[in-house]
Amino acid sequence: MKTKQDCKLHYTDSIHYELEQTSRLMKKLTNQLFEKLEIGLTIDEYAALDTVSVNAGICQRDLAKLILKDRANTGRILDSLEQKGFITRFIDTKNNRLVKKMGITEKGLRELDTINKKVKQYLESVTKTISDEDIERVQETLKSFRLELEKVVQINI
Amino acid sequence: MKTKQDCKLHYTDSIHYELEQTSRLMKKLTNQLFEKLEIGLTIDEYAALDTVSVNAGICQRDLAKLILKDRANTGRILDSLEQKGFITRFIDTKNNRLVKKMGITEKGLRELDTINKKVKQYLESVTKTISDEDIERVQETLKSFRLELEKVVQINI
DNA sequence: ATAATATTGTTGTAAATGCAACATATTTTT
DNA sequence: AAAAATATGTTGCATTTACAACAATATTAT
Repeated sequence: MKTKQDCKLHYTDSIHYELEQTSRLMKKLTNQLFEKLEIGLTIDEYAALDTVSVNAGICQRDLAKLILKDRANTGRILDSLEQKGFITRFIDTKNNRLVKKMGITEKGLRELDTINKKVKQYLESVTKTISDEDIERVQETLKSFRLELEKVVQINI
Repeated sequence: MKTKQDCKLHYTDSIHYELEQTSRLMKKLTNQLFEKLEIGLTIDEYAALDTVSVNAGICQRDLAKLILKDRANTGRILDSLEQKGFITRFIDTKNNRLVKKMGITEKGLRELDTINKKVKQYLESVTKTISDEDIERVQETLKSFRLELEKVVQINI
């Protein structure tokens, strides 16, 4: 078993690994939730739709940067959302360049609202044993952590 | 843009999404680090090796539960680690059942030590702007968060 | 005792993901 | 003006991943 001294020497005791593990569980939970609630979107589609809803007129590459997926996959996610009628895409220009911008549709807004309501209470039940202050503090620290990461990680999107 | 009221209504403002995003960045960083430092293991292999090193004689399924991967992939990761000579596997029994147990080799220990040292300072530079207390608090809260998740998420390993 | 169930590991497969290459168009450099 | 570099989106491919099916064995139920 582990002794206290070598505790911090192990990767598996680092905050990095703890993050990875927690997020892995989190993704599993939302996956199961989406299946159980018979939501016709993947979690990635849901996150993308939510992001589009608060960033009307965003272009694909900028969206990719927000959702941290590469351009290829972002395009595929948007294909699916468009095909389901939740977003519309249109050609426009950004800095004199042709880009594909997008916006959420009425149908998409309704769907998003429905999912948000369905999912919210379930997800909140997970954090109900943790105080609001703790939640917020973690969210704060994670955000600064993320900002730090963004400085270091090379992102080619 | 967002107003303060609907802030908490969006999935992308939830701690769940924040976790997902931070972890995604984190994984990208470690990937880039492993490539840059020319480490001949994947991050998953590294995490598995580290886990084996503190759980000598563990069987595959139990390891799978610890690293949160399914049995199939756990087996494949171990194949690779064994082929590289970092672990040894041997048949044993657990509750009267034949299982494949494993342990880390001398070579594996040396490799793990090397990687730990190489990686540690790089990863610490990411959290250097965040106070130790914050880091620990986040790690604490993440752990209780994870325990809560483990109660809810159905894991079939 | 026999059948049903459970545990453990492996194999196969379909989906997701990331990365590189490409196509197109625009900007910058020479 | 021509060439090189950049921005944007798409296509193809190789890797990763999860899930289901299988094989072998042991336990439990009937």
